Amino acid sequence: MATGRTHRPATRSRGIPEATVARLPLYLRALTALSERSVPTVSSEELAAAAGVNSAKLRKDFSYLGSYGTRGVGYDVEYLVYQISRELGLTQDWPVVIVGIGNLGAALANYGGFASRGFRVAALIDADPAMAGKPVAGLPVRHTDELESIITENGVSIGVIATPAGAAQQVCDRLVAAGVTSILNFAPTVLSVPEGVDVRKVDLSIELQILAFHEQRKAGEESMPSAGQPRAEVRAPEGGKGPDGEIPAVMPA
Amino acid sequence: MATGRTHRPATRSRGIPEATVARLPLYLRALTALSERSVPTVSSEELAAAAGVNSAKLRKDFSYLGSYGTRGVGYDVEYLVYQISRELGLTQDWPVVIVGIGNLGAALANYGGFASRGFRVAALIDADPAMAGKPVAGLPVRHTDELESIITENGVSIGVIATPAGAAQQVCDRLVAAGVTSILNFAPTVLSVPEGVDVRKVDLSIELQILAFHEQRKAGEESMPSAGQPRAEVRAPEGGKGPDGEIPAVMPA
DNA sequence: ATGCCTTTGTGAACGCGTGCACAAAGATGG
DNA sequence: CCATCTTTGTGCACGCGTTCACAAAGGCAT
Repeated sequence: MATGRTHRPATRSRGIPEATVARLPLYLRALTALSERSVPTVSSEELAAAAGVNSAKLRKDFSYLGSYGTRGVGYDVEYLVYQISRELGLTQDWPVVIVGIGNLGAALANYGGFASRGFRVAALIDADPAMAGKPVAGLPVRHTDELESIITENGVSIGVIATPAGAAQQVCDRLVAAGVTSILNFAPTVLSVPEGVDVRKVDLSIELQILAFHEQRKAGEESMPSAGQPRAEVRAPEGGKGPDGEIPAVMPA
Repeated sequence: MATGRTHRPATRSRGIPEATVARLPLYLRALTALSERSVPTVSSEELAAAAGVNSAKLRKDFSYLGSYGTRGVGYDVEYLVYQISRELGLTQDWPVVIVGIGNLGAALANYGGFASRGFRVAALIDADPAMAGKPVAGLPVRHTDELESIITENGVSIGVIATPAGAAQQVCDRLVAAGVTSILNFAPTVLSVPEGVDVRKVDLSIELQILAFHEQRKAGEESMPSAGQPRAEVRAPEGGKGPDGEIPAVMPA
């Protein structure tokens, strides 16, 4: 096995579907906004609208957490904020390290969303010796040599990888070996990790390509009457990349 | 309707499942790497390993595009790169605007992944007059006033929002009104858009919270024999946010 | 040319997620 | 205390996505 291991055997966590878990932060954000406006209760319909989901889905999601609503009234905002926070594990502090303090890493370090709820940037780590000691977002950048000691001393279990793609797997391996069991990967690479380690990836170019696909579809559909394969003319790939700029298109049949 | 509209009626595009579309960029990346190493052909097994997916899934994904493989041999790397690129619409140039040139916006502008395949940063836009004209990633930052004209003059259909959450919906509305039909949202907000506009979001804090959930589960499970609700002690929420730091936990039954 | 071996392409089964629609539950007013 | 009205919680059905397993297809050696 070279790169990936995408089977998810035990992802389903104690009866809470993964899809629900992914929406809880959304609900929490909407609820926090309501809480700040001192709204006491909210119906599933209202909250669902605020979170951009179906109200039935929201109710079913909440049903996995327990019966926290009051029929005829709705949900107590403060109470629900607390319950979801607890379920997500945000009632405790999660020290996080960011590895790779380039443009993106620095932006992440400065991002307020980190410190806000339960997450604390324990250290910024970069391989460039010239970066060492320089303050970024109020923290001195540490050198990669210190990675293991930082992890163990701070009890870090969540690592953020913002390195170039080439360094990501190596950094990942070191993080895991040092005790990190959750990784948020911003590098455009598939990371290979042992069982028990969670990896989530954020990939700009993948998102853009998905958008481009739909964009192309929209553009192609509106100008075409009913043809099967409408695409006007397609440039053969010839850009910088390949050494031989020849056209590989050999449409078989 | 305040915020969201997440129903997806016509997402399924011309027979290609959305899940497949989301994986095509992954395959493309793996194939490009093979292409650079001048590997002529690749089997579904090898490619699947490189992309971190199941080989059966990969074959089924490719089957939606057509019969591009050769039984007993595998897939022609160059040919497949071309086919996937074409399907994703990467054979044409997509001008993109980035709105909100803060830390994150600047990082995105500097990100190489943009220019690489089919995407070209047409303009960087920020609301701060002090930013106007300042070069970021080799491009002068333009003021928000010019947003509409930039969109129309460059034929921009994809917009990236990297503004603070408070400005995101407003920026989104202006982008859409000016003709943008695909949006990549980095702001932590649910965007409301009219039908026909695609929105994809990248949300750091949501990803972290999902990781925290699983992390909490791992930690709770390994130290507990078989108890039902093991969580040791849970701090009541009392942090900075709310004006009244009172405990909303009133466990009902 | 023939048989073997490898690998694709896909039919079928299964499981997860979603949404409908409704009964149960509680609040509220008379 | 009872009727009514609102809103939750959920049983059920449906569709999408994943995976298995295998037949068909093609290359290759003899």
